[in-house]
Amino acid sequence: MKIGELARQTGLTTSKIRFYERIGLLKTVDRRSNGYRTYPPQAALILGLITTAQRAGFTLDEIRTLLPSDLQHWDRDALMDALTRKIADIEALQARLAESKAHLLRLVEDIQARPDDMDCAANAHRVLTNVLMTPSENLDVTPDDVRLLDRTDRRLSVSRGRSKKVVSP
Amino acid sequence: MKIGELARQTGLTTSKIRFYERIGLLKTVDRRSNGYRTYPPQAALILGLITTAQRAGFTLDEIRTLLPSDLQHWDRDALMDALTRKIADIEALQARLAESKAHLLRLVEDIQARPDDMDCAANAHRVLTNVLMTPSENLDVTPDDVRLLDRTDRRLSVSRGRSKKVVSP
DNA sequence: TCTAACGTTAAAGGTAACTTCAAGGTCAAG
DNA sequence: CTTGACCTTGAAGTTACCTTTAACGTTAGA
Repeated sequence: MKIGELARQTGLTTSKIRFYERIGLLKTVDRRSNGYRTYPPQAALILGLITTAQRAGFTLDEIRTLLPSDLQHWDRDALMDALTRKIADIEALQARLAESKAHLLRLVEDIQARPDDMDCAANAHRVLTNVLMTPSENLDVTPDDVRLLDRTDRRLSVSRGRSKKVVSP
Repeated sequence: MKIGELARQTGLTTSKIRFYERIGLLKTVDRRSNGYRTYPPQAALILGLITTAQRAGFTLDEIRTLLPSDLQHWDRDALMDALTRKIADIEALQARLAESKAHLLRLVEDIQARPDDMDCAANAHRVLTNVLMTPSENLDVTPDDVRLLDRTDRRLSVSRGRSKKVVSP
């Protein structure tokens, strides 16, 4: 199948598919005599795997090292290892998010709970002091959380562009 | 106080402080006759606020629009609005992470639960089919989740560099 | 035969939040 | 008067994941 067909099947853009090939992520591709790429049906499967893995928080780099050339022969140990680590990353992230959320909720309450006899400036000072009281000792999260975040991000941002820049025509 | 002193007080790098000034985030800065920046003690407070807000998932852009020039006079409505939205973002993200985690856990189990009489290739096929069965209809997360992710990310990645590139000396 | 749709490439652009670099100027101490 | 610590600037580099652009070749159908 040609690249357009593969794009239709997988819902990816042709540019993305070519990009994956360029970075060595998608190797099941041949060329016809005219230079056109041609893919086996399996390619759609592989692209599906890539997208799924990405959604689970893997970087394309991680995916590349994990994806075997032959879908029948995975490196089970490496795979399990990566999966386990990724789960731990998610858990750390969940903890961090819970903290952030709690912090924000506290802040909201704090702002609303202004004593009736206090003016805005004084209230601002009070809230401000409370906000900055947070010892910030709780930021020690592993960089793997970061990877996960990074990954999850881009993929979604494509889905709906609210901050699209308008280029002058 | 000079920039180095401010950097020491806040734990930020001087480049970061200059950067914040460049993008219009930190305006409380004057110049001495020699061109050196000079800051009021309040600057440390503002930088503290910026870092805190960033940790809570706000982009520098968001922070800029929310930060008043006078710390005594906040736009309470805009602030509450932003806080509420950010909390919602976090909740959406938590849901997504929970899903991702569940997905990964299912996968791990699935890999390990290979029937004794099944060979690796067949197992691979079985697992693969299961993985790709996920309808992927559950990706509809708002782009705000994305922002949050993006923000949370960078900040952390600075904290510990595991993938630091070694530059030839 | 023309046209529209499809394919090709390399290179550059975009995002967010910075850092790094080159090429200096300033200042206090010894 | 030199050394070293500190300050300045604008521009370019970094990361991950793509998209866009320009300039061009191929093919199927009317």
